Amino acid sequence: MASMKEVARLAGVSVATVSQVLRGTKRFTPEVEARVRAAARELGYLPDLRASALRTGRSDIVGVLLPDLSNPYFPALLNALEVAARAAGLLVLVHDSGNEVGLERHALERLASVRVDGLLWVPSDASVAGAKALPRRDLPVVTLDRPLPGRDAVYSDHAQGGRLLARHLLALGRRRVALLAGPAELPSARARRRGFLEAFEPLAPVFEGAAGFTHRLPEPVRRRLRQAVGGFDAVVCPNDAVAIGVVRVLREAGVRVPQDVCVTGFDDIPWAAMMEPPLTTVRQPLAAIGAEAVRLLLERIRAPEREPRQVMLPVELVERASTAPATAAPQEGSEPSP
Amino acid sequence: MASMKEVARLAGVSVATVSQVLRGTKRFTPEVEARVRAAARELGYLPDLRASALRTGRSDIVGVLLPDLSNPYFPALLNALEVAARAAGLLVLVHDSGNEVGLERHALERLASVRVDGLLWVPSDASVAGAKALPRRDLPVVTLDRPLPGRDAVYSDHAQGGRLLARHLLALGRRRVALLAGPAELPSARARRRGFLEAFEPLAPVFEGAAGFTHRLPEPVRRRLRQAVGGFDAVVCPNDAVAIGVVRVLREAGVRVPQDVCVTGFDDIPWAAMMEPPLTTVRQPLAAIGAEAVRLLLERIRAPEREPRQVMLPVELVERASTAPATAAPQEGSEPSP
DNA sequence: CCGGTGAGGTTAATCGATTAACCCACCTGC
DNA sequence: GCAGGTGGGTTAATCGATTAACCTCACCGG
Repeated sequence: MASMKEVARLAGVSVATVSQVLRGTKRFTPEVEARVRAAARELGYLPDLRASALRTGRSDIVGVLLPDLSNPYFPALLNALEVAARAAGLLVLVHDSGNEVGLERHALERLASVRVDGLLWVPSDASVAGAKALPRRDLPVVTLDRPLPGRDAVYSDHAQGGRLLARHLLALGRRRVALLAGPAELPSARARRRGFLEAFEPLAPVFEGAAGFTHRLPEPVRRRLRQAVGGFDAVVCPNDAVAIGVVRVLREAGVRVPQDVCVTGFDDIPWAAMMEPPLTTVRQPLAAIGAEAVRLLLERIRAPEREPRQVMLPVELVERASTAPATAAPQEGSEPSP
Repeated sequence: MASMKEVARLAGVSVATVSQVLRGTKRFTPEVEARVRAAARELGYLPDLRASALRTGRSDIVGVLLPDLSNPYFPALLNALEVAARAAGLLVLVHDSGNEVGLERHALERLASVRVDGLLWVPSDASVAGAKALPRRDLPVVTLDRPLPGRDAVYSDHAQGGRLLARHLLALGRRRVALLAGPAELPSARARRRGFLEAFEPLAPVFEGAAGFTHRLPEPVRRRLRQAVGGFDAVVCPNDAVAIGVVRVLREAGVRVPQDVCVTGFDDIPWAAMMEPPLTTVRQPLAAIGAEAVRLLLERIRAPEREPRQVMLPVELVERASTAPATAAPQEGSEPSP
């Protein structure tokens, strides 16, 4: 692959001249500029970004470190981040930590070693919980979704999302709610629950359960849902994936959604709109999150010492067919679906 | 961020020694080795991979260029690729081309400019069709899904998938099939169709339509499906996303799936198992695709001049509830779902 | 006592670009 | 006629690591 030296030789000038012409940092006679460009074109010259990064200290590459690409929320987030990064002229180095602190620490080192300009990071559950896999202090970092003390962070207003759901269900006349919570160590999951409880007052859930964040519900929760059939008229899930699992369990138990029981999710991943029935959920503003995260990261790169910021973005209730007004009397799950 | 020079100074040796100790390429007295390691640890030294890449010519970074991250198949593929790459000690630079030749060409240049060791590439529709956005000849490339002349390629046996579906439907007694095809310029889509037609002989579809590759069906196809209700007892879709759209249209038209009409997909994206009804589809062996692609890429990097290879991987029929045996008489779409 | 060998380090070139500093010729103004 | 610009290039240091080549002893055998 042709280097600047070869371009310089072909054009009959020094490498300095080539560099300066190509970057437009100095003016030359039209004749020389033309010769340089022609030579570059002829050799198919492409600057070696490793070399310029080495010299200038900027690579225009950012790392994105995610806990689990197989969880549908993260690809959606990744997409948003990639779009925002691309718009800012940045390349994206993705890494999946498998939600494991060990691997995560390793990934952080590796990314620091490539000298990415900065890092967009969704910390693993354990990291959030305190088992710190902290990146070097000198690596600009913006955390997503899960704020970390002393770092810039971008996240949605989870509590508000919880409140919106509570109000929505109340407005529909649903008062016997089963509330499933996500991983207890995640502030986002806790905020969703908190917001819900707050706006649901003075009522309280008929029961609560810990469901994690995937569609594979823990056995206790499945059992609980089946046993309590008829005892609740709505299930509030910590995210969309869980909602999918819940709808499935309810269906199997012969419960109609939304007539007998409403189900709500959180995130508005693409599935939500597409499932049967389409899911009422709270939309996280992914595009805005991506844009904001990149903006914050660039600012932090420019001013490493500035006070860290937390940016909270508004969420939005998306009403779909998985929720509907309560009918006259709460019915038993009587008519099994096909 | 500490450099080797500082480590050398702290340890009281030359940078050469530091390099050699840390890489273990030469032996020193235990005493010196200890001093070097201690110094490195104390300074939190991390080698600058840009610099070593510059010197050694290998960065252990591969590019992954995809047409559209918002299409659910690609995140799934990306995940597989990332896992395989990680297992081989490679970092992944993702880039979304938006399925646009212009952006794609730009991306290829950018990736070549960072001097990635190689590229895993799913060419855009247009690139496949001939509007070439070819990467430089000197950049090792493995194409995925969509073979390109003179390049290494990894893809699934799409034709076989088509055949499996045809046989499956025939075995179920479904003979009046509507066949939807994907983008005509994609060999994969064509192979699926071809395989189906071949194994469906001597029968033929009652009608065909061009549906693209997303769940948003073109209006003509929607209309056609609605008008022809009762005239077909199965719809074969070019991929899972389209199948989702089809199920929805059929439902709205009051058709029961699978009783009245079977629907099949292709890919086995995560949704397939989760939708209502769970989708019968053909599974692409993503993990194997990822592993094979990375293997091929590493080989090509090692031996740039070797004859290009095409690796075709076997697919697998996944039977789920969206297909079922034909009942006695083909019924009209009579019982609208809720 | 001398040449040879090997262990243990160092010197210096190199990868490819960037950029401050410098050099030279020519022009301008007084 | 000369100080002082200025336009148009070049020289050379530098970023951080790698590695071939070399240097210096100590030790060994004859």
